[in-house]
Amino acid sequence: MAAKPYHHGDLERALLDAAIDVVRSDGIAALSLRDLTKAVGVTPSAAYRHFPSRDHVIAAVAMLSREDLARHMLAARDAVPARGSAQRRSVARFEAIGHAYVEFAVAHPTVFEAAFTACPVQLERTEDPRAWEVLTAAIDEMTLAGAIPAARRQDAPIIAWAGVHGLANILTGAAVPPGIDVDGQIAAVVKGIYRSIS
Amino acid sequence: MAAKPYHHGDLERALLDAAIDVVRSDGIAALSLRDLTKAVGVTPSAAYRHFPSRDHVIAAVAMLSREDLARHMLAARDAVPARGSAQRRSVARFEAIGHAYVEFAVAHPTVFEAAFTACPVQLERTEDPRAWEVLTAAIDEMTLAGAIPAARRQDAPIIAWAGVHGLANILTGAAVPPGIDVDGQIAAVVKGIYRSIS
DNA sequence: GGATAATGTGAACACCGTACACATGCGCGG
DNA sequence: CCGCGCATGTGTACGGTGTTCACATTATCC
Repeated sequence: MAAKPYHHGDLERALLDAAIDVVRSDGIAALSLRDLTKAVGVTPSAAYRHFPSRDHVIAAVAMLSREDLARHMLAARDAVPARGSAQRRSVARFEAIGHAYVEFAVAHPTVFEAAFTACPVQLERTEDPRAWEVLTAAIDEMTLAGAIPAARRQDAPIIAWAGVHGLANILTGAAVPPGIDVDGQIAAVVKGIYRSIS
Repeated sequence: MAAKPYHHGDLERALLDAAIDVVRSDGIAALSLRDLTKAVGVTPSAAYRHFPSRDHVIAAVAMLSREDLARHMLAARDAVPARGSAQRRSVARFEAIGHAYVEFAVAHPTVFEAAFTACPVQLERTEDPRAWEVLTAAIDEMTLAGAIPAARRQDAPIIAWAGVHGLANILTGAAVPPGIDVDGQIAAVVKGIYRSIS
């Protein structure tokens, strides 16, 4: 069993896994370096061999969360059946992405919060999927398929991004309006987005 | 000068003022009870005579920040000139509200963040203006003036709210897309919102 | 195999939120 | 006018936090 080797093997990965668990169950605010290192079975100071500060591990789990969200969007997009005209299909794929974005936030509010937490530390970007690019790609697809006029193409990304991001924040936040029907709101906003860019 | 009276007079108000200053300059995360009480010239424990916990202070400044935002929206709405048809005027007032929402967030990002911070403590609502109601009132105004069809009235609030709230979050957050022209983005989103509900 | 870099330990510091017993002074009933 | 009660502020303490630094241990490479 090797009992307890002095060196952990892959402490960085283990700390990030533990951090993701904490975020999933208790939110990003509950993330404590001492808890993380204790969960992994290591001394608090050991974390500093892999992360310069707590903010850096927060930034790391934020990036992982964003990638998680982007993967959900891609999966939803690729799950729409390849039926109908290219135009209708491009719209269906776009709307699937929008639904996935908000549904991910509703299903995993703490992860979504962590994904867009404002952290003082900035990490260099990775090669992994990013929500923004998934969205713009879907809009390009619609433009090519003739589902939206070329004149709207420029403003479409920010309009779509703002709509789904705003709804996600509203539905996961404390300032949720008196409306209750979550799925209805999502459908209304996604439809509204398409109407405003088409 | 009365030197230092044992009793402060209005500690609660003084603490909240100090808290708002901290939020304005360093964000809600930097808010510390010890700093607040030190700034006011009082012992840390004194704060607990007025707030059950730090979270309650945060909830209070969050509410104040939301009221601040709502006041900006009202001011912008009431500043639009009373010219043109009632229909055009209702649209102008609506768009002014949208612009004010996002511009407030861009101008005071830390206050905006504080306004919608997810805090575990919930405060009972006050009589003060709330952004949601300002927005729905503007939409009702447009409906009555015939600026938007009655069929769209039901979904209009969530669509508008999601759009401006999302854009505000995007422009103030770390995950800002490569686009730079802030005013252009605001105009595009506000116009897009009106297009999608009209 | 021995130097050297990488990694984990232990103790310490400063700070934080919070609790509790105590000091102080305002305001109201006599 | 007095004095008592209650609201308010003080002092001290506890447990928890991020972070640092000297030191111990192990992996790696010449």
